[in-house]
Amino acid sequence: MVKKIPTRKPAARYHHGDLRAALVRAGLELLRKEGFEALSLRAVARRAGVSQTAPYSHFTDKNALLAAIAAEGLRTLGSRQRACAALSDVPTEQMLALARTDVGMACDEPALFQLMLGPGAPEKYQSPEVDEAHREGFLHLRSVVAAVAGTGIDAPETWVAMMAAWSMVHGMAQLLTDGKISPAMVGLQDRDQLVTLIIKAVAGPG
Amino acid sequence: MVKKIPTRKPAARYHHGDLRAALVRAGLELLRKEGFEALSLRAVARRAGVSQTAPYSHFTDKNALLAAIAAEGLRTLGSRQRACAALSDVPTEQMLALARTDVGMACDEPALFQLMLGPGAPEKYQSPEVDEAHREGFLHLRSVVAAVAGTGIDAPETWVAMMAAWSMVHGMAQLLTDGKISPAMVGLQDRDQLVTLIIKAVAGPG
DNA sequence: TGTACATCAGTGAACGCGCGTTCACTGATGTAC
DNA sequence: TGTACATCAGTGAACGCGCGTTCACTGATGTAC
Repeated sequence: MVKKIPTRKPAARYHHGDLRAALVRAGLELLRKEGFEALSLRAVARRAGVSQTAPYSHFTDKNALLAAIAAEGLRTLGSRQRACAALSDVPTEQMLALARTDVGMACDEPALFQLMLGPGAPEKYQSPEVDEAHREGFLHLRSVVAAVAGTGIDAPETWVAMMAAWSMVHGMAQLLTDGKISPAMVGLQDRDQLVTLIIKAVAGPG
Repeated sequence: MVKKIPTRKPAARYHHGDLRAALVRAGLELLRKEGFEALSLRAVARRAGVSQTAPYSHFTDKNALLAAIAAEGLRTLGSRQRACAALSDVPTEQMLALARTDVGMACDEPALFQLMLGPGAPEKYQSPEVDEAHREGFLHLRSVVAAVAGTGIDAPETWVAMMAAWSMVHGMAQLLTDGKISPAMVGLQDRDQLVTLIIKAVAGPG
């Protein structure tokens, strides 16, 4: 009787419907709640409410699952970054917004950041999805940096400035996450204020 | 007969002599040769040529051993940093040397850097040794930054500049290690050249 | 519209592995007499 | 100088654990007739 209704309330079905997406979601939750080291294939399956071998129907192995999770995170980050461009017409403002967004997400989701961009991330957890997401972020940053520096998109100065900006943001994210630097050290309340202050201190004259 | 000679050629003795130091050394080697994830208590003992429970005579648990390894690495880094001050009387030169040293060591020993300063390092692997080494590095960087900026040692500007410098260096180290940025991207051969170029690009005017 | 069947998503038991840690022990060393 | 003994660094077997992965399977689904 109830079974006749085809798409309502799946409840506990044998076939999940979209287990792949559910596993990725479970992985993201696990990172958020338990941290990077808790991200095992079995734990993800458990959290998705599915047997520990079910992921093998959707991913060839553990690394493929982690790559999919990383890719999802990178896509989220990318869309937030793109939203920064819409906030202002002034390149330096866009740059600041970009930095705040990156640092903010790194601080709010340190384990996800570790998976996406942490040490060793590039070799493991590789996939076309991940590569594409990385490439997009890279190009976006480069275009904003070029606009700020007023240099050609492919000029050496742009590359150097991009590396500088990227290093800066990456470093701030890491140090803030680990509590090695904090807004309180200079009497500020807010993370965004500190990011803004640091960037302005560096880019102030230029 | 040979046993009468008390201090020569220990060879395979029951008592090691200085197992604690040997374990720390083995850990550093393991990091260098096998990477961060290979750094288990058992692997360290194996490499030191000793039973897997022998470390418990010198360390209360695995984390204590890792903390000792991290502390040793931090001490090495610290002494290299201090050597930078002797290279030049010009603060900006000292600052550059400091950056090159940090980035250089991070690139040459990425796994050790991950242990010392990587994500989550502060909470785990804690010890008075580690704290002391951290504090020294912190103070040293601050004094160099203050000299460069020409500000008081405890002025807010100095703090902000220090955070900026630290973030920059930390970020460069990470991105270079992971190959996300490289000297080749701007046609350079050498890591030190890139570090110098990036820092000068940022600090050029100031 | 009803039925047979191929497909393949998900199951559950089992594998071997390396790990951190415990335990009772052994044997080299240094010290007290 | 020689001997008895306490100390404690290092041993080796064993524990329980969670892991990634394999395997033969089961059962829901959609399609061909």
